[in-house]
Amino acid sequence: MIKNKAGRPRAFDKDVALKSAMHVFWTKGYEGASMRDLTQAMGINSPSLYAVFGDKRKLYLEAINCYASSDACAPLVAFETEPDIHKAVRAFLYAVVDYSTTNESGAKGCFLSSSVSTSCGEVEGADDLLRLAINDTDARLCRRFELERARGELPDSFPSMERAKTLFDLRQGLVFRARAGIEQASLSENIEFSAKMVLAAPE
Amino acid sequence: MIKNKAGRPRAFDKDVALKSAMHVFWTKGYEGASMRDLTQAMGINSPSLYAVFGDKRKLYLEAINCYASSDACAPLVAFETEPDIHKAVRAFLYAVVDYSTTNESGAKGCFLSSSVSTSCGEVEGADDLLRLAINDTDARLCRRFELERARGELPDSFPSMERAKTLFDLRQGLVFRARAGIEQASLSENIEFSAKMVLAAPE
DNA sequence: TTATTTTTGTATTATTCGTTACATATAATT
DNA sequence: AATTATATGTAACGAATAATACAAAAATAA
Repeated sequence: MIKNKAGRPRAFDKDVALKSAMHVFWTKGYEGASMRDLTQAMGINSPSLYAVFGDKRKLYLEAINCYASSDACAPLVAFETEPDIHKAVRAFLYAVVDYSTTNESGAKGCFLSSSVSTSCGEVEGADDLLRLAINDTDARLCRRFELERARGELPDSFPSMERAKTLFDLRQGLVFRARAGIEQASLSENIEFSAKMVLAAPE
Repeated sequence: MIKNKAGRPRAFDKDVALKSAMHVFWTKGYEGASMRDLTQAMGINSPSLYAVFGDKRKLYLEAINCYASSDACAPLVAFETEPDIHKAVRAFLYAVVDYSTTNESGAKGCFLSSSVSTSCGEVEGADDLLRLAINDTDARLCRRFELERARGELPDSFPSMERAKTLFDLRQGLVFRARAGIEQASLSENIEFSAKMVLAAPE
């Protein structure tokens, strides 16, 4: 049974509701998502929402954290678990294309790119979470490159952090195109080349 | 003197007002920008706005076109005018960093990335303009690569469209980071490597 | 100047926004 | 079963939203 922080039962699952809210924000943006949109998607009434999440802004910040540790995380997990580094880079990019074009909720692109980045100057605290997500992703990508360098799979001169950022930047192009409605097949065309480029030995 | 379409004088310059509106949308997004924000920044009253632009949505669509043919265009112009292709790629990326971090209005990032991409599912017509802008940019980058290939500056096997898209995708990474508040110096660090990578001969 | 047409400014429209009282319903504890 | 504490649902709050009606002002044409 679902419990609240006092150990009492609650009629709805906070995490499930949060995920629903996240998809509304993802699709409509912070300002575009009305409380009515949110409560409707979450299947609760506004007093319950305010009791559990505080207000719209706090709900939004929680949604950002939720996204960063689930959807946005999936490509990273693919990247980290695939043993072969060349395949891992490709897996990362394919996973990005996948979740930015086919989402259960119909949301396209990336929540961070198309919703949070719009609001990050207006919603207090959003910019910090955004930078945190960016730096975390850079760092996780870099860590794997460093590991492969240590294992001898990548040359000693391999600039791990630069390539990590490059890989992340290429990701941004993909999610942006996905948001604009460009179809999955078209997005996937360039991935093989991108992957090769990211791993190319420095001249 | 400024004239309207009937040849009569008008108290404000439509293009100047449109540019002001564009910066408001850029900063606050479509939903986040209130008519009060807009009229205030444009220096006009709402009846004038509605008389000249129709409504908020039409003003927004005009703002997108305005952006596509000015701010977003500047890096392309730099790319097309620099004679040396290696310098041209670098000039493109540096110009992107420049306009996405230092803007007269204080707007960060890219209007298309951080405002239009959010609204493109909600504001009718925005997604078409967004795809148009993407395809146009891809095409213009590609055209230059093709030109250099014909001139012998790039190998015959150079995949112009793929690299054009790659360059554009790298751009997206830069403007996203800029929007998140990452400073110019940090963004510029990776440009030399990115430029080299885009122009590297295919293996 | 006078008459006519267009633009501007004030003020207001109905609607929707985020948020919250308050009363009912539900579940755990005594 | 009675009590207590929490969650829910209805309904409403003031404020802000996009969009207009209407009258004053400005500018051209006669």
